[in-house]
Amino acid sequence: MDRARVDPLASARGRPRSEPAREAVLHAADDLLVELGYEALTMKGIAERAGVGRQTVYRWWASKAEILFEACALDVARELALEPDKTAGAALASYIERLHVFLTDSDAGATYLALLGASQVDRAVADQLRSADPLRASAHTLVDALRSEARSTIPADGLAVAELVGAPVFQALSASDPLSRRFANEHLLAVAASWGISTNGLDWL
Amino acid sequence: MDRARVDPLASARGRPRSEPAREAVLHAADDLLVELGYEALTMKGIAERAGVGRQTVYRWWASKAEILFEACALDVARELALEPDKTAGAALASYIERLHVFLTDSDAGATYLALLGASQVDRAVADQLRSADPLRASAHTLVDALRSEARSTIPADGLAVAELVGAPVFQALSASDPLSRRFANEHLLAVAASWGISTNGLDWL
Amino acid sequence: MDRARVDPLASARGRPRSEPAREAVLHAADDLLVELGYEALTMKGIAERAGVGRQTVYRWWASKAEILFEACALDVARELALEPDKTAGAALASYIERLHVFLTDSDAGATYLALLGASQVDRAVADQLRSADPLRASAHTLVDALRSEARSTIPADGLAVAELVGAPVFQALSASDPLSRRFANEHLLAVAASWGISTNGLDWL
Amino acid sequence: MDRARVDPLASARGRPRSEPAREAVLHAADDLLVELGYEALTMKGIAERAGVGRQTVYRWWASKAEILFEACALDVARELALEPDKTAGAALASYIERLHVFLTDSDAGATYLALLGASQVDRAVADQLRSADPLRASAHTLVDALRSEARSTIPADGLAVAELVGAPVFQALSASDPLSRRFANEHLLAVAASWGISTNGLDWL
DNA sequence: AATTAATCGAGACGGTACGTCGGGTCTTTAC
DNA sequence: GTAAAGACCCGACGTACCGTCTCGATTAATT
Repeated sequence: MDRARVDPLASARGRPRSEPAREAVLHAADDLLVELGYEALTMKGIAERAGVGRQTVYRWWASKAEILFEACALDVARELALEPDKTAGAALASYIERLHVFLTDSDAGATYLALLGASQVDRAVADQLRSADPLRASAHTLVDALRSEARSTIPADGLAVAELVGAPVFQALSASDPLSRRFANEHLLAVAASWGISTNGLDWL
Repeated sequence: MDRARVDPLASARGRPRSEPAREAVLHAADDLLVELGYEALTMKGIAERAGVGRQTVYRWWASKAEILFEACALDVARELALEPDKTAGAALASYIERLHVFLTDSDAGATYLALLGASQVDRAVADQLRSADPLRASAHTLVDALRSEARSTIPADGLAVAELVGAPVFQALSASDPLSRRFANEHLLAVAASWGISTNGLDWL
Repeated sequence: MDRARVDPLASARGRPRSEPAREAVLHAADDLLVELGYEALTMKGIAERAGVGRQTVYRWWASKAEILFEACALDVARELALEPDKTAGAALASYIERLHVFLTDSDAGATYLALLGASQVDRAVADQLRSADPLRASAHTLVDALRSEARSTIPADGLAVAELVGAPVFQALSASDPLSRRFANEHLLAVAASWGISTNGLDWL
Repeated sequence: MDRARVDPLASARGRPRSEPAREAVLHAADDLLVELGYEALTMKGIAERAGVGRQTVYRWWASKAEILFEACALDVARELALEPDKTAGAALASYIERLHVFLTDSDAGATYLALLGASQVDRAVADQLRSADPLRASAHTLVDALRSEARSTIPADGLAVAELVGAPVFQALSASDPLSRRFANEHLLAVAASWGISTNGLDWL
């Protein structure tokens, strides 16, 4: 049997990619986003903060958006992952609760909102986000799970996801006062009612 | 009776502001946004396209966002203005219909989405948009009008506005396929049901 | 006889030129030259310092050089004027003494040097200065007077003027240390010797 | 013997300076000075003519004067270098002859006069020129050589240099008609006579 | 062990937009 | 018709970042 070249990635010649450099870039991007905001974030600044050559950054990422995407995607998925073994009502309540925290307090959430903003302004970011939007993915997973429950009247996927996250996200994007706990709570009731899901016995209300 | 000098501001000294220059800038900004997108839009490019000195642009607007805001605010308000003398259901249906057109086909809508995006990325834009968001204003006006109808169960202002426009806007911002007519239609039904508003006899359904 | 319009300049129509404005401009130019130097001197700055409209400045002077020229020409002529009733040696000594003061301590001298410099860099200044150079004029006057003395062997006009003022002016223009009294003194002796003029009995030596 | 690492500065890191870019800038500056004159010469124009980024120009030179200085300093020194193996009279005659050519026909001379002018108008240029004036240096070298000859009565350095070059330079700076051959000739005779140097047997007279 | 090849840091390269400043002109009202 | 005021168009200023391109120096895997 031919055992050579089993893994095309396994045996690259030359110096291997530096993992410390990769992490330094991701952390530098995160830190600078918080400190300066997306607009003032620059490839040059990231490289300098990371103590890394500029070419090293360009070698692995095409834009600051790609760096941020890689830096936050895993966190987004984790913070909004489906929690198993819950009733429909409890799962929905938990998701909206965590979505609220994500949008108001999480670094990953702030980064996501920045990328969503940048995607309106830069086509490359838009393409990237549309092809793998971690927030839409999490909502989609939840909606699919809920739909398997009996008696629920959940609309078609696109609308369901938009109703679930559209209101809080729009509020986070453009409201003059930040998202309130009361907002999240009432949103939960409205969605649950609209989708025919019972919220009886939930303590967070 | 000597009533001269009634208005001390009336006779400003020096050459008055050039209205043609102002309009040329607004139109140039609009055109270039469509042609190039927000990212590639520059103050320099606007000035050149408008046939205007750069200083003249900076004299009256601090950023490209301010220009776009002035260029689209009136159009937004007009396209989403409250239509008088309608039933609650008809007013709601008309608004969502026009919101759909606004988000998919209108220049003003494209500009608004770009500004909403830029506001996530640039604090100055955020401040400006939060202090006078024309889309929120239009939705607020509609919700107030609907609330005066009997029997409606509309939630508090913030949430009502977010539910009304949040889903379509989120869809426009991030969906991989553009807003569909079906989406708008189902969104109307969901909102109307949730708010206890009858849509009987509406022909657009 | 018709005595009207005898003087074509007498009765210009409209508002007459403002003498206060003219003087304010000349003084502002002088002051700013001292404060900022020639390079940083601007028409705009002169107008603002003088409390005068910019158009008023441009109406009467074509450039900052013209303003400075008008501001200093009279002073130059006065400071270097021929002093009557002196022997050749005394006249020459007095001239070189005053030239030395002019180049090192006089405002008019500083302005003249600035204009001489600007004339190398700006053709308009060069034309103006060549057509009415107050320093050359003063030297010319002195040389003419000396030439009428007996026994002097003064070279042709051009060279005589250049020998008389060229060395001190070059020193003022480019020496690393400023003009010294000793320099002036030795220059006097050299010129007097070369021109066959006696400096016996002069107390300034 | 291990003599490795003799020069710790030898291996500078990063991309080395581009010699072609340096030369392109110097030539562009020279060409544009002749074409446009000093006033109209701009850093931007030099960069564009040289086909070089503006930052590259600013990285190595602080002003157009610095560029011109570097561009002409070598030429000035070469054109006015001391010629060996001559009698005092021949050396002096040769120098004044070449000074005359320098001031009337040489590109380097035109550049020097422009810099001398700019130095009256811009302190930075003045500092630079005073710290390394190539014309003064050449005159100084000549005077030192002449002084070693017997029987010459040359005044102190400062005055000698100023007498030697002051008159022609002043003439070049401010005369309405350009320097004439006759002027140079008479200037030579006057200086030689004043300094006790014989010009017998020189054919250029 | 020597060679090869891709990485690393550093930093200069040609570009382009930034926001400001001064140039010189034009258009107001006031005198 | 001049004056002050100030907006107009223009273009250079010096800076910042873009993305690319050398450099010398590392760091493996392959000879």
